[in-house]
Amino acid sequence: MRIGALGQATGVDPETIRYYERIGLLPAPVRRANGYRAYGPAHLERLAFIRHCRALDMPLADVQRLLRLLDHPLDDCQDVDRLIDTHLAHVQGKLQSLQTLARQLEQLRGRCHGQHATAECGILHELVAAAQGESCVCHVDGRASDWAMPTAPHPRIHKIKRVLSPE
Amino acid sequence: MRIGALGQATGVDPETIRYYERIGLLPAPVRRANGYRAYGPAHLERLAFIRHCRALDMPLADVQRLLRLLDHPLDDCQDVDRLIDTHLAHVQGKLQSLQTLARQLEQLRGRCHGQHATAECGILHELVAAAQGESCVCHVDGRASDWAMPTAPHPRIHKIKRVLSPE
DNA sequence: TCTTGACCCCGGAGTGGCTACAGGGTTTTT
DNA sequence: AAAAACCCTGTAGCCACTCCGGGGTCAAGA
Ligand SMILES: [Zn+2]
Ligand SMILES: [Zn+2]
Ligand SMILES: [Zn+2]
Ligand SMILES: [Zn+2]
Repeated sequence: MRIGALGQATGVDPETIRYYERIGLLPAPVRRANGYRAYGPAHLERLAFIRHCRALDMPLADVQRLLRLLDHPLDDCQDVDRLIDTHLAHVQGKLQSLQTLARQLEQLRGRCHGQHATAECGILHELVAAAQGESCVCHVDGRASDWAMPTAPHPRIHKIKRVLSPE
Repeated sequence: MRIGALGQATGVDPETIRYYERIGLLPAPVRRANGYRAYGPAHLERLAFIRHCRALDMPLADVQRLLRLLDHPLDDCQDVDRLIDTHLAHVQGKLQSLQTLARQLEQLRGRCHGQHATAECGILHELVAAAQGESCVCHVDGRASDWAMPTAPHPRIHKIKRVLSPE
């Protein structure tokens, strides 16, 4: 099985497959004489697993941990449960804030119907007013609230070339 | 007003403020004799606007477009409306897929209670089975469906150094 | 006066999870 | 035989920041 066929079978772009190999998520397959990668059924299964986890929006580091746990069948599964719990909590948190967001945007959208000049547009007016007012969550000063900006940054880890450790 | 005070007033990190200036989102302020940036109330207002838009999860390119529209008060506001519509649709789409996701994860979580070896863990079993089966959305072949991976990539635009154009 | 600390400057590299491309080689189809 | 489709490596780009190194500036305290 060459990389294109594996990609077809799993719905994963070949470039992405090579990327997974580069970061150590998918084991490097044997090569044919011409240098082409040759995959077997084990790779297919593993890649399908990865894709399914990604479809559940798990970060690749979590997927890596699950794969490792799969490879050690005698370990306790507590780590699996915790990982899923954490991820689920994360998803639910995002869901909450997205719901708030959608409500705010719908309300904002209602501020303008039809055509005016931008100087009279209710949407722009509301945006400017809200940005100035105190009522908006984005203005509570300090870190006391549990509200976070939708696009939260990632904590930084340093000097990793191979993104995921090899074993 | 120096950069630190502006950051305090708006809740934006000074590094982020410099970043906004670098990409042309916030106009460069005058400098004092020592090279420090000196901001006025106009900057404060603009930055608060930016932050409020970001709190609504708008991409910076959209914020830039809104700022431009604010600066041209005689233009028609149709662009504003379309921009908000598009963004709202985007948010609602993400909300939908997150809801599906949360349901799937909750169901998955229910597969394991208490401790077993990973070889017997219902969660891992389900993940492997789902990845192999045909029932899962992540396996529909081709692009015919309206389902998309949660972390969808952005289309690519080329050779932009200054991320947002200057005017 | 000296030192400590809080600010400020700049440029460059790193984050995740890919995607795109350049510039070559190989295989398959027409 | 030529064209199309596939494969290889390596690098750079996307977003919206964040962090760091290596320096400069300016106040208050010992
Ligand atoms: Zn699946
Ligand atoms: Zn309007
Ligand atoms: Zn706000
Ligand atoms: Zn379990």
